[in-house]
Amino acid sequence: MSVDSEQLDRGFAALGDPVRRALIARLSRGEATVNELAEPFDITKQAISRHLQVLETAGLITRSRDGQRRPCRLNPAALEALTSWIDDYRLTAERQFRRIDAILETVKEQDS
Amino acid sequence: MSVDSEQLDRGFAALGDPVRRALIARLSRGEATVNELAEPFDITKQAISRHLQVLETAGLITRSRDGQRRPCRLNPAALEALTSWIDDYRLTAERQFRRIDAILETVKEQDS
DNA sequence: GCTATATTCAACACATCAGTTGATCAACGG
DNA sequence: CCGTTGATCAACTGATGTGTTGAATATAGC
Repeated sequence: MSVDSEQLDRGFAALGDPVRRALIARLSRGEATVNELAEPFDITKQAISRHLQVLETAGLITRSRDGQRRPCRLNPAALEALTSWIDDYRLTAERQFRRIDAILETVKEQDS
Repeated sequence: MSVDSEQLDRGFAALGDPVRRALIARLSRGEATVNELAEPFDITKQAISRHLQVLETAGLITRSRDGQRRPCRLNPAALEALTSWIDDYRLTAERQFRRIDAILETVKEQDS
């Protein structure tokens, strides 16, 4: 299941902020409300609310409604889409390096 | 092998740009110089040069020297550090969800 | 209805980023 | 030497991001 470029933009950019990564770390242990999520941080709840909007736009979290609360939960599938993009190219690179090593090895043998 | 928060900031932020991801895609197939990398893009070589600096600062690529060329090659280990951060939390979340599903299942059985 | 709580919206300040152009530096080739 | 090529540096512009404060919205509970 592939993802378009803008989703990758938003997903990776979302992870490029320590506050948002901390929010993800917290949400990996279970859903939480904005207030609960904001509690450990020194910044305002409005700022946290915006970080959560960024995560939601990136598809990394989903939000439901429970009275006046807006509980957030992590979306593992979106995380998986990001790792699989990275892994594609990492594996290609590793294969490439092994191939080059093999060629160098061959050259060395012929040389001796 | 863990990575500090600033490295994650730089790494993920670096991937949050389509030009830089395209550079990584290209480099996964083998090393290349700035000129070669810039060729397919509509932006100036200076802009590409800066993107490469961003990737280098993030540790995602390394650069050597070959006369006046500065060949770039991908660093798979840095990519792996990013996927492993994501996977940690993705797996935690998936375990958490399975646990909750199991609890709901138990409740449903007791209810019937 | 009235007040408190949870969350978001709006407007602003400040920093960072991505791109440009023009100049500079370093190495290569005749 | 000297012109050319590969790459970077510097200064500037416009856009985007992160934070603030203060107001607004919506729901809960009496």
